[in-house]
Amino acid sequence: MNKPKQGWTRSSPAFERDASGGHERPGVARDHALRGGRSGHDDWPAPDIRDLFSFELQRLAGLSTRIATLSIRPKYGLTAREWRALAVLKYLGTVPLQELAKHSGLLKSQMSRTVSGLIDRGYIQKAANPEDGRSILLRLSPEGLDLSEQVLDDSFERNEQMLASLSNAERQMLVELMRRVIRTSSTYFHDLKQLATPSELDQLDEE
Amino acid sequence: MNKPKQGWTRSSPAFERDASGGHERPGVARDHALRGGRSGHDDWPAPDIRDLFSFELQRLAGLSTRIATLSIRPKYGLTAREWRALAVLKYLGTVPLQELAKHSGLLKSQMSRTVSGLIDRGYIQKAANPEDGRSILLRLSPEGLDLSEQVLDDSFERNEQMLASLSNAERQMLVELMRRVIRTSSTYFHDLKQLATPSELDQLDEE
DNA sequence: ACCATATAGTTCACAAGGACAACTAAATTG
DNA sequence: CAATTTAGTTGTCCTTGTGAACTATATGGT
Repeated sequence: MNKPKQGWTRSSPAFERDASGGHERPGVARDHALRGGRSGHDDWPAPDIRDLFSFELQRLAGLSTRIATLSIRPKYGLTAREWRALAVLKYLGTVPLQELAKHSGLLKSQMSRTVSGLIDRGYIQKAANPEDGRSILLRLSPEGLDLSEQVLDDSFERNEQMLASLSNAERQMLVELMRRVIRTSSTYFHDLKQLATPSELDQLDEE
Repeated sequence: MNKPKQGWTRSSPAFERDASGGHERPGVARDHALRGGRSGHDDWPAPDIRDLFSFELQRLAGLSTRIATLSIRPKYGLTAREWRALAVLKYLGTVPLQELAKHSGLLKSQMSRTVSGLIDRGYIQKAANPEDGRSILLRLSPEGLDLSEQVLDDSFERNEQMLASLSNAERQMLVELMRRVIRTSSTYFHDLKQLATPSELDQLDEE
């Protein structure tokens, strides 16, 4: 299947490389970025995916994940999720699973598995919640606390590298802007979700 | 396994909810964020994962993915990867697979699969490269072009919602900062990679 | 007290994402 | 022309993401 022989799949003549299939924008400097959202007077060439905030976001997030995996996995034997669970638990202290999940941006089902792996390895301790028999309470073990501190240090170092080209003011600006976008997006997400499935109220709260 | 009965797994007495396992920071306003990287004089409580750029980044990226999936999947029957491939191909015009992969931030193996699905559905056309018998040339079919334009419009709308709380200047600032971080991080990633596996030179170039 | 319903957590199943090695066929190099 | 690269395809494995079923414990209303 899909074996090219001569011409294009689905008719069309043989073709020279990059002779512009008609839809293309060669050397335009794209520094303008993000106008509100394709509003009125376009003297600009049609916006393409590179103008899209979410596209840049995904590329950056992918990079960040690869970097984190590369440094954490071999050194500590933790997946990204696991280390995040540890780090979140570190500041939450002692909480039920559901709350840990929310703060980490995971579904409780994901967190349940993640946590049970960490319990098996002795990084997290688990006890019945005296106030609610359905719930459990989680907290870091001394080993877990230790580990999470080490990994957190490493992570700050990684971030340092990633943000090396920004001034301090710019770093603050960046994170501040991201936090605001998170808040807005979170609301938007819940709205969408509500429309899509009027049932199943939010498991993911993103605070 | 992992059944809590009375006390904590691994000794320790029964425990009241959130009585602070010792490591915790209650109501501190965290607006300071991101100092360089745990530098000198800390009057601040120890930085935790919430101060980490990459943490916020992952939360935001996760949100963005969920939002995109929610809107694109049911409406167009495309996965995130597929639509990204279409959109990137839209501005690249006519290119070999490897190049499409680079610009999309995917491995060629991933792109190969993605593309072949899109060819089967008639959104992408494929032809032999007259200049190189190993390579293939890809471009959008008319249907693909059409589809990519629709999805792109939707995506701008989504972005609009996500960024609603930012001014235009702030949006520009955000994307600009992200681009710079991408560049820096990309370099950093390649360095790390080189150290880890001196072999297998970069498949992923991130431009 | 009793039933219906909601909630916490666990588990299962499946689709998608990511990484990587093996393989084919076509360049390229010496 | 043999040895080595390179483009693309495939197979495999593991992690994520998502939803749904299931158990056991609350909770609210009558």
